[in-house]
Amino acid sequence: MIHCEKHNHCISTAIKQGEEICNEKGLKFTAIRRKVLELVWETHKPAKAYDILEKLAKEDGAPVPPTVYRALDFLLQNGLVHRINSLNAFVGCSHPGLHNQCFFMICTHCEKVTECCTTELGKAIDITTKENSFTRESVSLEILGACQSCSA
Amino acid sequence: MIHCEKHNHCISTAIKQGEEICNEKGLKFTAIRRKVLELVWETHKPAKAYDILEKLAKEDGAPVPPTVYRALDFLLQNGLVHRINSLNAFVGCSHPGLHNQCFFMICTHCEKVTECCTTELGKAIDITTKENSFTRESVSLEILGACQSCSA
DNA sequence: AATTTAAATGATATAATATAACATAACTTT
DNA sequence: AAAGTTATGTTATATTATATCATTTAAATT
Repeated sequence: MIHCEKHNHCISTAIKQGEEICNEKGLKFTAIRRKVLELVWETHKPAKAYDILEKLAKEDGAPVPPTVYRALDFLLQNGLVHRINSLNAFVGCSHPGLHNQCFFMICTHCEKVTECCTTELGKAIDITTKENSFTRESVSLEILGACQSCSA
Repeated sequence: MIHCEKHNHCISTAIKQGEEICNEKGLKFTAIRRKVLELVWETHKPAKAYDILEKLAKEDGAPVPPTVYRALDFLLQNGLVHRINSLNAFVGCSHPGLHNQCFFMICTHCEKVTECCTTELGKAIDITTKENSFTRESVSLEILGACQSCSA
């Protein structure tokens, strides 16, 4: 399962949120940034930077890596996409602006990534860091396995 | 804080554990594998593959990347080291063979990595995956922040 | 012990991922 | 319009990792 039922809706929502967030913060949602966000959202699979680059090339002349990485950095910075460290890839954020502790379940069969943000898990992480007198700055939690469709 | 009080003890313990685990499993703890494990354990900082390669070069002629990556893969496979995905780096496992759900607190100031394996956190992860009908295969949890020494 | 097999290493090349550095353009503020 | 800032263009290169095939070493089998 790579696409959800009405995937166009996912994309248009993501773009709308991009616009809103940039407006709020007085940032520029430039054509490149918009296009890269669209490409990241093309599926619910993590998108590789160089795959985005290729897709971009089919439309926009001859883009180069920094173009894509800059756009991705901007989107990361502003919570519009997440980086999946275990895959060196990027996924759209399902609810940008709402929180900063997001966790990921990554299906190793269909590659779909599901974002989750259970407070329980967040609390457990807080407790553990406190017990170790560790000051948390950011968290990367990636659970690899089989999603419901793929384990059935 | 990069070294613990008696760091030679850490190293020798790690090597001893390497020997034991290989013996148990009928695997070969070859000279290269031993050396790479020693180099990973040189500090409690995550070690980069190419840094290991350089150190290896100072002792062993002219090693090449596959040599290091093969040894690291072997050590990963057998639970002797962990890969820190957010840093593309490797740390020794503090208690190999004892469990498979390890979490990491990574100090962004001194780079020390602390392994933790609180059952609470493991349980919270299990609950979350169950709620999502997700079958867990592996977990990567990396908490970035400041350790006690560095946040004081 | 010699033969066969499997595992590990050597060696070369290249793939995949990411950033540095400097030039130019576009947009903002004054 | 001038100055300053932000974004993009452009070239080069750094960093991380693997594919492939040859050779060696060790283990198992005869």
